[in-house]
Amino acid sequence: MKTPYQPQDIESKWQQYWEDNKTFEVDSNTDKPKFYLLSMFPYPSGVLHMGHVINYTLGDAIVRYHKMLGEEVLSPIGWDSFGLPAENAAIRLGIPPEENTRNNITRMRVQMKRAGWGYDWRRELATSHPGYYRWTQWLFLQFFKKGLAVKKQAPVNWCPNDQTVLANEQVHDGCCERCGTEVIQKDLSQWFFTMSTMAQRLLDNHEKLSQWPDSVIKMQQEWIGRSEGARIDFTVTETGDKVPVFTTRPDTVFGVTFMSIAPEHPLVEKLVIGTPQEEKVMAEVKRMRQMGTSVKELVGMEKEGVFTGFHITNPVNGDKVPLWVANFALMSYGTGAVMSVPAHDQRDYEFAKKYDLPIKVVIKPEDIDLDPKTMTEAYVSEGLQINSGPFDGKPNKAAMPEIINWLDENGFGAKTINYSLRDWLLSRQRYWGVPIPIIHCNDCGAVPVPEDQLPVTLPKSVEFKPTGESPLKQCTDFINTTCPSCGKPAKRESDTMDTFVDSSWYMYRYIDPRNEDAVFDSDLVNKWAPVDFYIGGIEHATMHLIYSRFFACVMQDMGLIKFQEPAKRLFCQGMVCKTSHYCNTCKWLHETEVKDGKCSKCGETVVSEVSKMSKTKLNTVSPDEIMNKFGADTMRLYILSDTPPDRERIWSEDGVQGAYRFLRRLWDLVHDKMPDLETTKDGDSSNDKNLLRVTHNTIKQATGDIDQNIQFNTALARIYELVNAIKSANNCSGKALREAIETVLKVLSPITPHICEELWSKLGHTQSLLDSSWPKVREEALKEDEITVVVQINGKVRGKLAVAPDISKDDLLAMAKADEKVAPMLEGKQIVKEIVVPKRLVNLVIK
RNA sequence: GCGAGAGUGGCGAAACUGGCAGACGCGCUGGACUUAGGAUCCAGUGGGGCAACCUGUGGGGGUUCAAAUCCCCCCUCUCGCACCA
Repeated sequence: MKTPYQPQDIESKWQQYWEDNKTFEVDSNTDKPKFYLLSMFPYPSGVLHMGHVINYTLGDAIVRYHKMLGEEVLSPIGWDSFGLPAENAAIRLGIPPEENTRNNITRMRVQMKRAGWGYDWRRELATSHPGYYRWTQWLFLQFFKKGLAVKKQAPVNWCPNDQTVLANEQVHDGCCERCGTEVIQKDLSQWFFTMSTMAQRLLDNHEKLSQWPDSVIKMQQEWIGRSEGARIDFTVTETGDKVPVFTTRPDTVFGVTFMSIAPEHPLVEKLVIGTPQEEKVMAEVKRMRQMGTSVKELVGMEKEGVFTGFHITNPVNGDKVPLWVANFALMSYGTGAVMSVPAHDQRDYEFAKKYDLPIKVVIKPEDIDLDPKTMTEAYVSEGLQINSGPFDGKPNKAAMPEIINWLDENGFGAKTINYSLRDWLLSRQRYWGVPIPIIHCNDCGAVPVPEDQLPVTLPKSVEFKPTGESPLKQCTDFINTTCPSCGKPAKRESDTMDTFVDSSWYMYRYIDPRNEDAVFDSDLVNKWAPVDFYIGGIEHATMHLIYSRFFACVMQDMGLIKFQEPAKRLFCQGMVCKTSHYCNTCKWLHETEVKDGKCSKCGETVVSEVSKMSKTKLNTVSPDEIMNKFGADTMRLYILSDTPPDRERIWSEDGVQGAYRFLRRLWDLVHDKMPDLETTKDGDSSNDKNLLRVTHNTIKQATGDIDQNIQFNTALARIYELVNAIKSANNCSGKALREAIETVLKVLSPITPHICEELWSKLGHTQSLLDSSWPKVREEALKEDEITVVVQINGKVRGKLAVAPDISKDDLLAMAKADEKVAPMLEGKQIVKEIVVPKRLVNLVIK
């Protein structure tokens, strides 16, 4: 009996069915081929947004497709639940982070189930759960034992608002990526993972990542920033202090006319203190260090510096050149000191011009001479060495390796490869994170907490006030302890870990989530990992996706895992955007507050633009609202239709409507056709053939689009074609009609599982669609009796021929020439060339 | 500045290895039906033209029988990085 399409009823019914039948629960010990799909886990903010919807719907569709291929599919979900928002909520609202997080997870779990995303919920994990962070601490201790976790004094990025240190990756445009406050520099003793030692390996391993997007690989390469060159050891003329520099242009070493060092360089204070120029230099240094590092400031920033009063001896020629503190020298790159060659480096050139420093040419173009007095910019192209001692007359490019060898032989320096990748600063002066399992003892130093005492549990009663120190520092019960080594009173480390540590290994814990004896069972992890298909946002390209690669390398070295890349295939989904409206007086407006391009509150003209959905821009759409109105299937269908999932998508209310109407039409269509399926009489054979050809073409195209291209928009286009074909199919056999309809339900089911399951069961099936198999293409069904071949004259289409697919070239040509539209155009002309592309076209070139 | 990607109807977009540009959908136009619905069905829909036909994939050149697709130059937009020595 036909009932109207009631998505909510159907959806809760099938969600219950999947739960009751443990459909998404995975047997780790299965013999079936395995497939591990992972969508990046969410931060439990308390409410799903459309970014989650695209991420998890895409993942779920691929999971369901692979289940239908007969694979054992692991699809877990969890919570990246440590982090600042929960702590900020505690400060603002007084809700303890743990409670807040728990409530948020509960709410979001309900939403996720409602969306029909199939997960093995038995494997759910939260990084803030002691059962999880115990092993984060354990891993930290392994890193510590291997010397990969070290504490060192370093200038760090400090957010004055969040009162915490930020990793370089968390600073955007000189501002905190979370709150937007301008970041300042501060010297602190901090824990680091020595990730920079892994730079080359991370770079080399990119070749294993052929199924990652090129853009991500490129970004990582740039981030790791390998450059080849030389270290050259200069000395302070007056004191003999060594000043090593890194340069990619050792061929210009004879042209050094001054040296620039970063304001933070330790040598500055060491040299200048107690000299007459101390006051002036230190004042300048202080000013330079306070200057922002934001893009805007840097671009327009004038090169500035101050002379230290000291000189530097160039080892290669004994030249004595002035030592300057310069704002363009970066402490964080190379050695913090730059050999400055104004003739051949534009920055050095500008600096030299400004402070009237000498310019010495050591590379000249072949045909002309360069005069420092008339040069208007640095000469950075290739040329011949001059004023370069033993290398005069040689082309600079060829001389480069010789110069490096010569530096090495004479003890002046050595070949060096420099990386921009820095060590990973993981200390955070905040409460809501994993406590670093270290005890500081006056006698024994930094002592690791013994493994049998893990986890070091976060205390619950703490005072949440941003003081610049971890709230844990105020918590004496937590802080005061005894040294595990000597037994004397000692203090616990009060900093917690960057949450990126938590997310660097979660993909393995899902495989063995409740193991209390080990971080995980290595055999199981080696069986299921690496992740076959990893889905997440491009914003993680240089953070999470480098950190977790680093972890995998270390864990492989430790023997925990046998591979060194966490994911075989990576897919980055696009952002969900929507038009936002801005009024100069009333600021951001809801769509409903805009009438005819004017603000309905003040009447002013509104500026509208498409931008990423965000709370501040008031252009978000709530998944709950969509599910209430139309159901989860409509939301899922809409989010995967129209736009390829890796591209930015612009939200359209009409598009959602369209998706809903399609499902309703499908519902009606299947019900209407049901009586016809029972007829045993033969239909018209050519009608059957046509319907089945469309059916199998849909299977062929849609399978490729889902499996390889991850293009649900085009897969859906083929499904729509098939639905249209079913709609207009008359006088077909019940068998053919059934095959066509069941194909629609199968191929559509990964996208809109609930309605498909319901219709599938109404067609008499007692098992879930997920227990049926993905349809296979019957090649003979694709064969066409007649195809259209285009006839062109001089490349323009002039006629069309309906022919048998296996027609001979000669016959085809003859038919083309005889075509009623073509023939008259050939009269009196000479055919110069005849091109026949079988099954496609005939092109006649005439004069 | 460096690196990457993109530019196709009113809109989201298709187009295999160079072979009928605009699949599929939204919107729109006209019609049908009606239990008047956020419905359904039929027809049309790149632009110009009554038409035959002409024209059309950011702009300009080129290769080719044939170019959205390949090559060169230019423009615009998006993203990432950025005083990297």
